Amino acid sequence: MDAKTLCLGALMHEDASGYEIRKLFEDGLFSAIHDVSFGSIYPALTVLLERDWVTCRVAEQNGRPDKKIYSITPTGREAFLDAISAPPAPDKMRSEMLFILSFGDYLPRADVSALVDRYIESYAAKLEALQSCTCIEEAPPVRKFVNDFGLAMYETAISFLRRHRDDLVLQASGEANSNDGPARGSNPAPVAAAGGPS
Amino acid sequence: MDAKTLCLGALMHEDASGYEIRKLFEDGLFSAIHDVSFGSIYPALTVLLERDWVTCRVAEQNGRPDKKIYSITPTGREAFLDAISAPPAPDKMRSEMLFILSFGDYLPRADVSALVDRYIESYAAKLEALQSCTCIEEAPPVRKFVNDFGLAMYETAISFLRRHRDDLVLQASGEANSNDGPARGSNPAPVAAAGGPS
DNA sequence: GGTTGCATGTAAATGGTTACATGATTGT
DNA sequence: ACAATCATGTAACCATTTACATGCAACC
Repeated sequence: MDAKTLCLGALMHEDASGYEIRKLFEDGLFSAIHDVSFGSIYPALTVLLERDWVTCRVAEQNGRPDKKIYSITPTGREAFLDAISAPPAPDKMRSEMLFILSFGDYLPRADVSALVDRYIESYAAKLEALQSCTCIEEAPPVRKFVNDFGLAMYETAISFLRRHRDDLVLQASGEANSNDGPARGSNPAPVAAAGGPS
Repeated sequence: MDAKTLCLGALMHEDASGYEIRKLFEDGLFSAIHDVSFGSIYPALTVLLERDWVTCRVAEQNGRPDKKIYSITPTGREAFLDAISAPPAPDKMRSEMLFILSFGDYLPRADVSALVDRYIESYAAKLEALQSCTCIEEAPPVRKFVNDFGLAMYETAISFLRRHRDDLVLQASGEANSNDGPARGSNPAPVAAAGGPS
């Protein structure tokens, strides 16, 4: 999903400024779904304005910088619904965590241990944020579904990591200096030490 | 994770050609982790070669095109381990599926139904591919961990979708032409029809 | 004869992140 | 005083996807 579609989606839900759209994906309704940065939101909104998919009015605020509040137009709604109706590509899983941990047998035990803990923490934080997000009660039930899906995924991730934490640490290299090779002892030398395998 | 690091990771596991690296992420050991395309693999390998992080030999094959087999060097290993030891950013969840389905109340029932089914199918296909992948048995146990994590996540996703499928379809718009507005009846008018909310 | 698999690569289009620039206000 | 929140925007950099180009072999 590109930033334009993401913005339109946010504006389907309610009028918002660029800043508020980001908050929706950071803390709010869409926090289980995606991340977007300012650097992609603001240019996206400019393009949407040129295409007449959104309109913009400026709201002056006292004590705060002015706000540009965007609203989606009927044409914008059409475009958005077309975009999400297009035949979807299968959802891709992309996890940096998995990639890193899958080389745990080359990292010192302390590193793996810290890594796992940090990942558990970050998932738990996300989970808590999702649970304590009051915004869902006001939203239509479909949005709650999405939130619950996020909850289920984070819970699975956390419980998996907790269950396998000790295993993972045991398989780590056990050396303070990680650059020499994979774990000895518990592993059958996955790759030759330095000269190139076979 | 950029393509260079991904390639190095693959080469930590075994010597491989660009083509084979892609297969590792498509079907093989890393299929639960990430996708990479040829367009990013080949340039990445060129850069790695310039940096002396990998070496390359050409293998002639009869009946098949020549192969360029890459091996990671000691310097490459160091660089790789440095890269994955860097303090990790919290794993981001990014799901196009969730985003699309969260607007199910604007889509016709048949579309939502088909959408959910297709997603279930695609997850199930991934799951089966992971289960039937024999490559894990030969790999060190940490790699099995990653695979199991993938399995757990896909299972959660599938069972969640199955459990909530009917709910989701019920909340859909129910109209053949989706462009008019959100579902009537079951939903309390999430957004005003066209003029802009509040 | 057409498709699939093996095999490498390039180029164009796209699009995103990061960092910078600016500036007021509120809380510590 | 200093950090954080609110608020918008630009530009440089980086990277990726997609499509194109090529070619042989095996299978249906």
